[in-house]
Amino acid sequence: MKQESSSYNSIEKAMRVLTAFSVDRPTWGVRELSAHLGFSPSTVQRILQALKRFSFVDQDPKTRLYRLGKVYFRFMDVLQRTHTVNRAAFPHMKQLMSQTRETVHLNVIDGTERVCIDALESPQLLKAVMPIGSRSPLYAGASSKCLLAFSSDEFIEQYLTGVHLVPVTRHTICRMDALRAEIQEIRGRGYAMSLGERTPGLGSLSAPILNPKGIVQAALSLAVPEVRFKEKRHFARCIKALVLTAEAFSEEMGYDVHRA
Amino acid sequence: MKQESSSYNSIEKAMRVLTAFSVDRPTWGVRELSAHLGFSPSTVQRILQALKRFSFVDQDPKTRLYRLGKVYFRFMDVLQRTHTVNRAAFPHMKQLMSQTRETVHLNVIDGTERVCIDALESPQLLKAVMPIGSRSPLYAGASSKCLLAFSSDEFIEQYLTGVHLVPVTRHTICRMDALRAEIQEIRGRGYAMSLGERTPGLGSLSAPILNPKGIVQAALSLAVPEVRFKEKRHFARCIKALVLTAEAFSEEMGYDVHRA
DNA sequence: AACGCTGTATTATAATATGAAACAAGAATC
DNA sequence: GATTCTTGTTTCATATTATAATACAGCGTT
Repeated sequence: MKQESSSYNSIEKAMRVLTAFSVDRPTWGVRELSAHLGFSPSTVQRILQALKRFSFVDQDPKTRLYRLGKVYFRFMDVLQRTHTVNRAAFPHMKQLMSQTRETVHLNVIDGTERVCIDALESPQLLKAVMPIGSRSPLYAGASSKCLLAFSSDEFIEQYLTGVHLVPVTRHTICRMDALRAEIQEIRGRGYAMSLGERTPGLGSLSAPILNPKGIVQAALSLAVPEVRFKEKRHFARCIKALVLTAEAFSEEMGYDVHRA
Repeated sequence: MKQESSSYNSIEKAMRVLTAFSVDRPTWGVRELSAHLGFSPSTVQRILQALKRFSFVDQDPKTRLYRLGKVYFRFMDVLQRTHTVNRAAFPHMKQLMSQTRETVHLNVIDGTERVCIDALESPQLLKAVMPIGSRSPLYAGASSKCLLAFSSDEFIEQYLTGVHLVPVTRHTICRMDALRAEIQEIRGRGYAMSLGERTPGLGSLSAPILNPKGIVQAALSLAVPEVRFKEKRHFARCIKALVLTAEAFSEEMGYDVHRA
């Protein structure tokens, strides 16, 4: 017996309040937020005050408006120091960065999206940037497609039947048969590539980090400006370095490359 | 009429649950956490399930243990892209890093602690590390003392009357008169320094980023290994670069250096 | 000076959170 | 291999707690 999904308990309301703070809308007043979420102003007010007590939100003493607080830095510290993938990733990311001189980033699946959990920026004057926390749907971009392709078959099927392919740029794959074919190709090839599927002019290469069971844990990726992406020799060198690094990393996580 | 402080509403309980996840204790079972917090297992269970629905926590499908979830990456993205200090800080931090070749970090006050909100690591083989999210009490370390010294007089008084000075290392200032004198000295000098007050062998220099009213918004700091900290010429060069960068940064934030 | 807009405090009412106990499933022990 | 601890999870009557209308207080504009 489940409750109607339109009703939330107070904790869920608190979380809906928190997730309302976005890059596009980083500050809220009580009444605006109340209108936005459909909760009464009193409720929103009480929730915000509770959140403030634990510095999940800050309140500007002058404007009385609310914004995200400073606890998240602590959570990030905990995440980065305890998530096994993250801890182990750094030396590999660093090595890959010095070999390719391109921006290296690490991604995981969160729900139906790819999220960047760590990044090292290229030392070059022209470089791609991939902010920690940035997201994309699982069908757009090399990292996304890589994570999807090396997920379990059940996950892929479940995802593909539920997803609605909306183009992000004019190079985004938005035909289902094309996406299925792409997944097969990525699996066979061992890495994914994309050019401008999410950001025009931005090329990307991505290889999976596999756990002992061969299921993807993360995607190690390079973000490369189009000019350099199209240089054949640099492109080949990037792929080679990426694949070798990802394999070494997977082995470190307990995956046996030769048995697969 | 206020409630007894030992009782929490459900949102506060949820936040106490979240903040229980730390670097020392990154995973919890329901009953352990229940015992730790003094809430009943059912309550903790229900809270964790609600938090899980919004990916504030993840649950290991095998061990059934809980850990922090992936929302925090999103919050960090929002924070880093919307906090005005953070946005403006990057080019200055970068410049300071290339001038000194030492680890640069940016800190703010959270409650009675200093928290690191951004860092750029030194390119050298021997370097100090300052993880984003790391904390220290406001009396230990250059960044802490700098933030404290350039706070408002009311804040300083309130802090000093409430604080209990516990030594973090054997170089931590733990006499109240010494701390008061140090604050005055920092104010006169315009920057703070420390050696091994928080971490043995780690020296630090810190200058304030001031808002138009002359109140500290953040502290820009250098973390320097003791060997290099003791090299007079390098030390002098670091101080000069730090102070100039912090002043330029303050000016960019609207502070008038010459009127102060 | 009056209005409209904030965020905040109050309070009776209704919904929801609570914890004891039962359950299910896995690990450790004998 | 059976027993006995654990563990996470579900249930449910009870009482606490969240709720939304309302009132209030402060600010900026008209």
